[in-house]
Amino acid sequence: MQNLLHNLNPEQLAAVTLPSQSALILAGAGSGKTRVLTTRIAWLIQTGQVSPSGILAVTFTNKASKEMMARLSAMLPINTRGMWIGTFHGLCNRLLRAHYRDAGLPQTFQILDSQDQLSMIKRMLKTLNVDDEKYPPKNVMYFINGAKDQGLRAQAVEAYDDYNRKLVELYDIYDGQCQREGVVDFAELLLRSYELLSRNQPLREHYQARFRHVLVDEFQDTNDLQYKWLKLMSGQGRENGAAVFAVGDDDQSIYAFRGANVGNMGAFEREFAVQNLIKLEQNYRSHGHILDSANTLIANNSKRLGKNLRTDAGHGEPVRIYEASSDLQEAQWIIEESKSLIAEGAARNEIAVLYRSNAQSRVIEHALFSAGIPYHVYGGQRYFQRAEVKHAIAYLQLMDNPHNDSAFLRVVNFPTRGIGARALEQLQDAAQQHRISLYAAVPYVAGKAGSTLNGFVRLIEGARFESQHLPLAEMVQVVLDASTLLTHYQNEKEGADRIENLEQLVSAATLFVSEEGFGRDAPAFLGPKAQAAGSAIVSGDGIEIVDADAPLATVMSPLSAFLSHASLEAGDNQAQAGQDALQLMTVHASKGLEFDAVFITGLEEGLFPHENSALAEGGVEEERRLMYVAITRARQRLYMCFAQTRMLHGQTRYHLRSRFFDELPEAALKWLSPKIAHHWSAAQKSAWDDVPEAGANHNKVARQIGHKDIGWRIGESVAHQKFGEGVIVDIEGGGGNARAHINFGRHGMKLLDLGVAKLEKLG
DNA sequence: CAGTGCAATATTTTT
DNA sequence: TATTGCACTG
Repeated sequence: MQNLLHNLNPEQLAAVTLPSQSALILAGAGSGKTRVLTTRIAWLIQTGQVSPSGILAVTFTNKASKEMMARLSAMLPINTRGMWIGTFHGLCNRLLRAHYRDAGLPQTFQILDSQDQLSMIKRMLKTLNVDDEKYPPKNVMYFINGAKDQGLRAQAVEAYDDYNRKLVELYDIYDGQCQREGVVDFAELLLRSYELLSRNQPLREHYQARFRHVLVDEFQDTNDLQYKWLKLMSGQGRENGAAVFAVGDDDQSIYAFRGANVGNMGAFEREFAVQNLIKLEQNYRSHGHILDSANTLIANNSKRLGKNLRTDAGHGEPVRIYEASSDLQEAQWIIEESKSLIAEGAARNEIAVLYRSNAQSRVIEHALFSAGIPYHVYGGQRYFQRAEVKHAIAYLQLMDNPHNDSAFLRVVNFPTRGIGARALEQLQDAAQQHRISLYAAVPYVAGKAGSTLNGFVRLIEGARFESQHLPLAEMVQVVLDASTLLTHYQNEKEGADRIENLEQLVSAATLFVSEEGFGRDAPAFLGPKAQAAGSAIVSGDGIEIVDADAPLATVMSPLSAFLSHASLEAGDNQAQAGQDALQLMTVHASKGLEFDAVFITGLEEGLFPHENSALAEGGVEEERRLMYVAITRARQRLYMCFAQTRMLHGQTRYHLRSRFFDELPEAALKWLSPKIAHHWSAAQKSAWDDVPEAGANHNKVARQIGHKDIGWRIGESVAHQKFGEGVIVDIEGGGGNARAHINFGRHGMKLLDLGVAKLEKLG
């Protein structure tokens, strides 16, 4: 135990050893948040305050829950079994599998990923003859997920106009269709288990009595439903409710766009009567100038719980800022700087290049490629999302639950087996008419179409029969063969990679079986019969309790478990550790990571902060938090850059430099290129002098795009009485009639007569 | 039923 | 600029 608490700073120690009451830990970037969380669990167990089965620890990502698990098993001699550690969705899946009956689901219910969900909505809109111009499938999906994320069923959604009433109706129909197919989307996992526990008193009381300590990571990212779920699980408001230990950072809340509600932190403080609010403000990551920049920037946000990071490290290097003439030149500069960092001995994978949106990576990638610098882009296609893997998974899904129409449609004619649009139309009509799944509707289709469809059914049944007693990996192999997927890709010229991916599915199954305890000595899957009692807890009359913490193998078949795994864990999208390559990613993707050197690129009005953020309530504040996250990724070196000209959607755009530059402390900065004139000070003039080549370059470019005869030039910064700062994007006409297209950022693009408009030169 | 071509479209994203 | 979905043709 001495060991456990060793090396914790006073705040961390206080947090770890808090009494069993609800607490809110405001954990700044780089303050040892994960360490506190895991040590808290270890300490609670080691001091005998709680048994492992009394712990519920929730995270958002699989990566975070795995890390927690790994750290815990390193800290504790006992095994981590019995503890509930996982993602919200993973835990809900487990709960619903164990209590599928009470939850009103088939035992083999399957999980739709967002792709499946969208295609299902498209299908639904088509069969209902809904105008998809007026109701774009994506919007319908956002509406449905938005409602579910607030814990609302269709009946509970208030609609004030016809448009929304229609959306509510579609939501209801969608839910009905999911129920018929035996599928649940991500939000449904949460909502269904929430409803299960709120309706079922014995179950609720069972879990409430069981979990004594509930710990939540990244609490600022919880949505309304997750918060309600936590309240229910912890028995909030009850006399002997669990102690909830919520760890989060309101300044790093960057997911409002997908329903996260930072307000949950304040609500938590009130509703859980938090008496212990602990701030972890000691930062172990970044040098002083970097931290000062982060602190000064975030102070511009109004709604904060309040927190200021400090460090014992010295000031370190200043934050270097570079103004490029174009996105190409920006990329070039990043390469030059990286080269000198590497020459100084920096590891390539300790250098990160961050951008606001994915589209920005292309130019940078191109430049890196030309320069021969290895790099890795985060966030590409993930394993289980690849088309060929999804196809194979669809066959497996049909074997486990043939009523999954999404899976059916994905592979009924892939590889092609002569089932075309006509046949499917007939089938869909039959299914619609009898209100059954496509699979079940096959016998209702007559003629040639009927017999080809029946051939497909026999294929699925055959594979199911052939593999029913085989271990999972062999089952996968049977599917690969029976589906003719392998032969299909063998005949395709670009098929080699796909075949490799398909073969990997067999090893993925093997690995899954051994890791998740479905191996040879796994407890027997209880099967439908043994679970006839549904949730056995309910009876409480001697029937053995089937709690959701029973080994996974007892509540679901290996196949069901593997399919859940494929949906819930889309697979790796991280760079391989140790790979010696520059790390390219969006700022969002960088959250939680840290690097010796970080480039924040494209710091321009309209890009970062993004133009769309101006519309959303609190949008700019979220962008500022995003910037805060970006800054706090850096340990020793931080670079920021922006470009005057940028190719965006095939058009050249002119942007002002980001307002965030005006929110940073001058003393921490070093401008490598001239700041726009009206902001110049003696300090920056000398900074300018440090880098004569950059300045020379700047002037050269200005001359190239110049329109010198009328005193104004394209790319020049100007100020207007009413519209504020802008950039001349184009000039038409000449002499006395010259008119200029000027981008005033927030005020949009204006066409002004240069002879009439009173413009002030800024550059 | 497959391949070709045109038009629309375009933050951030985990589960 | 790139992708992606849909309509049309062979």
